[in-house]
Amino acid sequence: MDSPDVELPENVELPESIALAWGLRNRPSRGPKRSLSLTQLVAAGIRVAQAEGLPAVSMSRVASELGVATMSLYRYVPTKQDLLDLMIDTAFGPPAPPRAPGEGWRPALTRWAEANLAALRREPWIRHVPLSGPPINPNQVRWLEYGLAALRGTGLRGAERISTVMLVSGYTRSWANTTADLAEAAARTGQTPDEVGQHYWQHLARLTASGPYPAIHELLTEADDEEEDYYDAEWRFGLGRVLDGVETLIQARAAAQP
Amino acid sequence: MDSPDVELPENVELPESIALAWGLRNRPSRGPKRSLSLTQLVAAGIRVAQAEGLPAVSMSRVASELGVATMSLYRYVPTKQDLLDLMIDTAFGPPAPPRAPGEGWRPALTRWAEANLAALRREPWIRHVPLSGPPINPNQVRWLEYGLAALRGTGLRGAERISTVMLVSGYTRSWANTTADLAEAAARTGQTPDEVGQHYWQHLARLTASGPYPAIHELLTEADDEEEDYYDAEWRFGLGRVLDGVETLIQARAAAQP
DNA sequence: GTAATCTGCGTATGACATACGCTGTAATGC
DNA sequence: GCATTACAGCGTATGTCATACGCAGATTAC
Repeated sequence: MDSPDVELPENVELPESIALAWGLRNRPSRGPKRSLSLTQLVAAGIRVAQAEGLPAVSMSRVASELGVATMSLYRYVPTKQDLLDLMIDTAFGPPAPPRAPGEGWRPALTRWAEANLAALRREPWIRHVPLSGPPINPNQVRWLEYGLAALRGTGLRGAERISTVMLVSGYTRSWANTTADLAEAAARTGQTPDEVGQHYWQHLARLTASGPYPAIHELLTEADDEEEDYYDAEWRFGLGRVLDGVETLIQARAAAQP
Repeated sequence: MDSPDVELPENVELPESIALAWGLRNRPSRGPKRSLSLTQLVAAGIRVAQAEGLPAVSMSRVASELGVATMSLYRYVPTKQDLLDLMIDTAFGPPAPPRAPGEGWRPALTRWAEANLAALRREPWIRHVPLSGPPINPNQVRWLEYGLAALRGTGLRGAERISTVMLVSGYTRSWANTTADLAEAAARTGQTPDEVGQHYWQHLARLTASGPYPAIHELLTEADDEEEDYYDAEWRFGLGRVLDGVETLIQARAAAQP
């Protein structure tokens, strides 16, 4: 195994939030036994988020879900943001199966992206949580591992591989957010997502009617083909652009060394 | 001009937030004269955000900046979110000059993305504001126009053009957010951004030391070339992947019709 | 057995967005 | 010109929220 060759700081001090997420925080050895576990807190937070959306996830609401007093939660997590981070990591769950032997990098990375999208769609509240930084919690790291594994042997350098994974991940998140916002606006106004989209175009048409917006006007006059799977097509378009761009580089690398 | 051919609903009811942003809300004709303008409110909000970050932008803080009472602000904007939306649109400013005659789509879109990135870097507080939906406010629409204009004549369909613009925009925003978070973490902990990044890798190495993470281990063992412009290279890598992917499609389109 | 540490929780604090209503100002209609 | 209408500014108030603090009791270590 390579890791002994890594300049591995066994004594690296982990920030409390990370130690908490990985179960590395010191367990208390004195005092009364805890009535709850961190897992229960996280599960309760997720239940509230799923049922009532992220704005409902207050410390008091989660405590109520568990039948304890609000301030008890602070015995388990230092801040609410820590709880949210744990909720996200748990809600994401473990990643889809990694790239199989004989499976190309592109199908593997596509599967990875689609599983990522599925998780985000399953838990639309995730998009409202402020991001805490690069992937570091247990499931995040597992997802990162499998994303990187899809790119092994492609000739991409390490920095390029992680940039690629972050690029795909960023696109997936962006797309999931946009469609979730659309669905939420529809639910809030009693419309369908298509109707919400149509209203956007109508507003845009009205606002740009009298100004110098030739490219937008051209866009608005083009046939709006109402294909059934417009959203699926758009998802595939964007992912395809990203993966085509990666493929271009991989092929250029392969051609540069015969 | 094409717009008369658009099924243009002149009587489309604009939501109040949009009407406000475009100066289309009815002006009051009775009552005392206003002591402030909406522009002044927005400018005050931006000043506070720039000086103290987004968490400081409360209605009372902005009112204090203007020397008025908190509740006065609600005579000008219905909600705080409306003020934040206006602040973003104003802070973004007008877009960079559009694609010039003879300028290719790729250099034009690259310039567009880089101007977009510059705006986001100039105003790092923007990333913390919850997004309100697709581009609809005045400057947003101008940016959209110029992004679309860069892609005219490429053979991409309308839906593909706007998807491309959103793809580039999403990547730019994602990248700007990541680097801004890094810079902020550095400032908060008295480190350099490189030091913050190193700590992340150290944490990752520690946490994955004893688990099945071969792809991450491989990544950690690769030469970490400390090139001066690592961040610039990473930005260019990601944008290049996206634009290569777009270029692949444009060339395939051109080849499909001789 | 004593000291130390922890759990659960009640009380409290400061901050925040915004509802409500009062007084005074300015425009409109008759 | 006056009454009515609508608005501006702002003081007061409300409910919600994250979290600090401290108390009493439970549990462990020495």
